[in-house]
Amino acid sequence: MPGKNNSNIPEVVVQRLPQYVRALTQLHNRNIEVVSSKELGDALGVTPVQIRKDLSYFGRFGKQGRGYNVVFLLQELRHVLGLDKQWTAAVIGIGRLGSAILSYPGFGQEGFNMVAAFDSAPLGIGSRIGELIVQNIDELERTVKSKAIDIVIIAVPAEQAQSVTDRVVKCRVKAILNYAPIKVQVPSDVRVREIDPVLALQSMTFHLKSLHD
Amino acid sequence: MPGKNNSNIPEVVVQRLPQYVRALTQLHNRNIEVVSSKELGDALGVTPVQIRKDLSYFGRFGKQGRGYNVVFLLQELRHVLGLDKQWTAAVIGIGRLGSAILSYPGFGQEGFNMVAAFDSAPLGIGSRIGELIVQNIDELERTVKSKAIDIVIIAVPAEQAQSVTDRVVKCRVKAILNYAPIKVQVPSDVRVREIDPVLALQSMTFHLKSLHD
DNA sequence: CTAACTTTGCGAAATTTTTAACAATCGACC
DNA sequence: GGTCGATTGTTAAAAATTTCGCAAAGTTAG
Repeated sequence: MPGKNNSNIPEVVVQRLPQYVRALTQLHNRNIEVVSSKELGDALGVTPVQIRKDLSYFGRFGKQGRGYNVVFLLQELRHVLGLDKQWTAAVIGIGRLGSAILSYPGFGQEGFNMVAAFDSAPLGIGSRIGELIVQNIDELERTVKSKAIDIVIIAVPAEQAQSVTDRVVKCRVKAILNYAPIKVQVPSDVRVREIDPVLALQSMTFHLKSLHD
Repeated sequence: MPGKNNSNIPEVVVQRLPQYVRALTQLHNRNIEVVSSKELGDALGVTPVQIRKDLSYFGRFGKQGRGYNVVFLLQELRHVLGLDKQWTAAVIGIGRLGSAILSYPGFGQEGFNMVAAFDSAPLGIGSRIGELIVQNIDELERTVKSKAIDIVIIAVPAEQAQSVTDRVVKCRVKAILNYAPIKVQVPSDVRVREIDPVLALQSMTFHLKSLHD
């Protein structure tokens, strides 16, 4: 059953794979050629079994008594995740947050290329951020098509997030990264990931509370 | 068993509570006084049973045939999560990201007060961001104590994240929000939440891939 | 070449999390 | 005050996820 074609892969597993890729990349940069599930697990704070089980959904990549060839496993996982392709992304909402996102080099380094920026405020439209000109949101539909945008990053205020999302969904975009502090509704074939530091903090205070006085 | 004192609450449940708080706050702002688990679930994209089950870990807050009083439930959940307290936070790493974090008004609005900022580069130290003066990282230990810092937000480059974390942990800080693209190791009594947009994107491309030719 | 040791991959067991089912209770209306 | 529809809270079942246990296979050392 190695190299299973597509789905009924648990979503939790898919969400752990990028971490494995990152850890393997670091090992590769340190010229480490072979790694065991034990070592990889230690680096990531997960159990070795977890890693072996996760990998087994996609194939057999290791050697008994030895471990995994770092370069090979990296290649395989990057392929599984589609990280061997280039992806196009657009940012909507070019305020402080949106500008920071556009300027962050980390996306491009990983193959996520920012190819368009949109805003609704006439003030910002036309201004340049890096190599992009901020476009009027009215041009969204046309540009998604012409630039074949795969992913949309939403950085508008909470009040506008749902309506912007609806427009994005209508353009047949299937992946949204949402920085707005609101849970947007989308059809089930559209993936959304939330970036929400306030929620993250709020789930920690539950534990801090009992600690504190 | 209503009003269970403390732990053996599943962590998944704790992480959903802040979302409920947010949705309830929105309902409150719209002057809605009562909400059913069905309605709340629809707003959040979770099932009504999920909500009722989650709430049942902490007490009995609803009325059969009617639903939940929004203000009351909000109050209770905010208390459960410790959101009725003020919390102090410090940011380490005042580059583009760190500055954006310090300037973001969303934290203060929710009771997370930024009370210190640290950097290691002599260039930035002493400069003012909002009402804070950027301090030398050497003053970390002293300041955590003197300002009773509850939460540390890490916004340094990946290479420095682990060593900064180690220092933070030594100061007995029990909650870390990590923006660095690396999984930091901490003792089990320290909570870490990762903010990692690249990982989020990378777990979506898995699904996009099979879609995309 | 053999023995001792290491580590994978996988089926099965254990645990955790979600979902279903339903009695109990509330509110409204007649 | 009795009936009807709505909705909670909880126990039980189902589903999902993690962990265990171990045979098979590779490595190292003598």
